Amino acid sequence: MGRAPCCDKNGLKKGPWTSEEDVILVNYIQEHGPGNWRNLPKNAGLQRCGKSCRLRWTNYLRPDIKRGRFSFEEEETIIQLHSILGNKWSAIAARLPGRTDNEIKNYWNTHIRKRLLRMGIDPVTHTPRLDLLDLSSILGSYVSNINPAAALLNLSNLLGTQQAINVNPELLRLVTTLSSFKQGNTQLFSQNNQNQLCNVSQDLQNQLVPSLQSNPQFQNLFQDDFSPDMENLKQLMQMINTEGNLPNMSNLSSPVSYSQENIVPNSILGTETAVSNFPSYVPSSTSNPTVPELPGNSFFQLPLNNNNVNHDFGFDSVLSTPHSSPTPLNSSGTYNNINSSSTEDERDLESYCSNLLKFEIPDSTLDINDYM
DNA sequence: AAACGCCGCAACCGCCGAGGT
DNA sequence: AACCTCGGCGGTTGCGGCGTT
Repeated sequence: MGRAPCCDKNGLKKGPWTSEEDVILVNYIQEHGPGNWRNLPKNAGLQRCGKSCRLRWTNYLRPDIKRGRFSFEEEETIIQLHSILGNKWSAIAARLPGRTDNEIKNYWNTHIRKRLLRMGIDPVTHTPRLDLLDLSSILGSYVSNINPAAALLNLSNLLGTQQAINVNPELLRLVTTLSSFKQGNTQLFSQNNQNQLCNVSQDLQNQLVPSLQSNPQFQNLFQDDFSPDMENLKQLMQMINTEGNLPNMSNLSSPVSYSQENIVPNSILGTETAVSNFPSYVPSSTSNPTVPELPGNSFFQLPLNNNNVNHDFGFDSVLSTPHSSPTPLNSSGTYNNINSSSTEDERDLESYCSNLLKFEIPDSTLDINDYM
């Protein structure tokens, strides 16, 4: 069924509101209260449609709207909530007193999103971006067994990004496990996470090959002489698990022959460059590394009976403890001057993201039901 | 000083679900 | 059940301000 427009567009004013219109609208709402938006403009004497009045009121004229630059705490909250809720701006706004969904949406699109992108983080999935990886280097170093920790980290980043939209808990578990290699703490890895890696599910395996094959850089390798078929992948996971190290590809049951000059560009024989693309998504605590003890198989999955909500949120976003902000609340800035210091903003955000893999669950912010 | 391009944000648009008749 | 209104939501647009050349 078609729906009639909310108002007759003819003769009604559009575009920016004048101060006179604002006064009329505010005065009317102060006297009669908000609501009945359809009749409001007629009763108030405004040449606007009700929807326009409502938007003007809720997004701009409402007295409880907070103005000024978003504080760092607010940014943290937005990022955390977005990692859980996705683009549910109204739900996010409900957690930020004085901020409107429109304002948060704008701020996300114009500031946070861009900064995350610059940092190599996918703002949708909150995971490192696959397209920033030198995928040849990942596989090349993997095949040539150069710096397996780096190769594994890259592989984990690859997987985490590729499958982030429909996150498989086991996949995330694997990624988390693999990420611990970054710290070079293979002992911890093998002790704490063996079982996790043992549990690589069929789902993961079903995802792994398409993940690799879906990338053009890998497609060549698949087509030529590198064939990480399912059986090899299973064995690979088992070897990683039992040896706590990256196995040589030749140990796989279906020996892989490859020509290294075809697979490994000279430029990537050292993989640290690729690894360094992700400064913020590796555990930052090196003296006492915190390898996550992930909860069960649920992996913080939300109840499935909540529709239209992206339940699959990355470990890297919500399981952190936001550190105290070095940036004081800045409410003195004018509304149109919220981008006063991008470098400071980026420091804040990078600092925040550097904590994302600490896996310290905040006491107050992870009651998922509160977000629903 | 003028032209140009970029960016941020207010506002609009189309759609949806809830609720009333 | 069908139709309609209303409020709300997320995506998108376009304008004005600002910086750069």
